[in-house]
Amino acid sequence: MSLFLHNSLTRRKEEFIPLDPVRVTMYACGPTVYNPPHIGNARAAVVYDVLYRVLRRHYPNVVYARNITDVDDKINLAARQEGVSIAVISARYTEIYHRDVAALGVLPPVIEPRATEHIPAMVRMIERLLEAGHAYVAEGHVLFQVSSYAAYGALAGRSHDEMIAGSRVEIAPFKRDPADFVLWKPSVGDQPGWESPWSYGRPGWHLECSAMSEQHLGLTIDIHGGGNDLKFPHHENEIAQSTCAHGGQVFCRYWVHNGFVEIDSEKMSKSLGNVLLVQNLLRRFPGEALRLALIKGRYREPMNWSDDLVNQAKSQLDRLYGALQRLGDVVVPDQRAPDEFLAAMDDDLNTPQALAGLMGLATRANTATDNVERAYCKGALLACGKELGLLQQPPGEWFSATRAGALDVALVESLIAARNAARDQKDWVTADKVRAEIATLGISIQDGPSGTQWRVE
RNA sequence: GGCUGGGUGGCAGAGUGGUCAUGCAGCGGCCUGCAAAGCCGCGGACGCCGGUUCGAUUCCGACCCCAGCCUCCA
Repeated sequence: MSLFLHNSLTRRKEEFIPLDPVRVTMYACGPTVYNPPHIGNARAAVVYDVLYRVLRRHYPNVVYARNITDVDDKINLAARQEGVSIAVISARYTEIYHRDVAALGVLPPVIEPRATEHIPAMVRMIERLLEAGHAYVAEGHVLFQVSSYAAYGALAGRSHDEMIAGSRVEIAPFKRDPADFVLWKPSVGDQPGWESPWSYGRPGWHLECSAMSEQHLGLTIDIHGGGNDLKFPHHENEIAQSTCAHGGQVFCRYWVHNGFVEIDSEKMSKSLGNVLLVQNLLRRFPGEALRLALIKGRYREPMNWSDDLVNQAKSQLDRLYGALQRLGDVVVPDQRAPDEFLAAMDDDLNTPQALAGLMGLATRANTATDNVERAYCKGALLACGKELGLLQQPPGEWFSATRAGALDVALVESLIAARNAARDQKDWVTADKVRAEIATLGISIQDGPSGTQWRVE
């Protein structure tokens, strides 16, 4: 079974054939660490996490790099406002990012390069671009000369003139062409900076990713991912820089872009005041429900975020974990997910279709009577869940997890015991009274052949 | 204005030239002391207008609408 991915560069779905099947390389644009991640940042992290999991199924060695941008003017601003160094700001928000994204079941990448640790590599790359005539120095800046790279605009699908026509870029006087972009810029005052042949300064944003991916993944990488908004100018500029610094060698073979999370059909942004931080959502919903909500649709489409969406995801997980709970008594060895499920995942990460298969397995499990069938269903559910980054906790933990945190499990269980004692006496009045009391704790219960199960509502 | 990508039932969201997506919600039944969960079943959809076709939600064209990018941005 082959993997197919939609390549933004060709705007077509293509079979994925890695350059080197024993070392598959993927780079995804990570966070700029100046504030806590919002659900849109989380979507990107989850999407490339799912892709990483799929790749690992196909290939033994997947080198997945997700960077931390820790030198940036927004970080500088935050540092100045608090009167601390940029290292303090970036360390704080890197930690929060790791924590939030882990709560959504995102695996750590193989490599997590930080921009500040790659300044020499960036300087060397700029030197190569200057030598090759693709860049020029002006007033302490180094700029990439867009006119020196004929294929510029291929990813964005626009010509040089079209870019200038619609441009709202402030045209700096030292630019030879309005489309030229900064590789290095001088730092003044308390701005962080590094010595370079051109000025005491700092790298341009686009350059960071080019240099880090080159250093860790090589000249040509298989897959580069990022949010749809990064297509232009960020990724377009990366292509220009890397290709020109590599003497024309292809920079990236498959470009993957995820759609945006929207609120009320509008982009999330600070100016609209509708930014949903992951840490705030985690206070109200389980991380796993957030993850499922993020992969209920296809990764390329924009998604409209709402409480209802997450609640639907949570109900769906209740159903899946309910099925697993009923299979608690069967033991299964590790097994493969069903072919149908894998085929959907391999079809450009068709998670909705894969999820349909997963739900079908739950129904099959709930109707299964013999233990061979039940064991198959359990193994298949867990295998599918693993590929999606779901269903990896014991069902009991899922059902007893509380958003607020504190839950007196002993109290719940003593009440259930009291109710069952009353039921044994056929004292329905007392039994119902106890059940009402349990309900006030936010707990619902289900009587079954194997006893009484309970869950947090 | 230019460039991407979309418009599917109450909601979310796949897919297909003619037969079931799937989940959530709703309705009916089974089960249950009663519930809940589970099971069985039901209803309802393909933006608008043309065209191709025996037949189009699916292919083609026009139109309308939505989102993103063109500026920092996942």
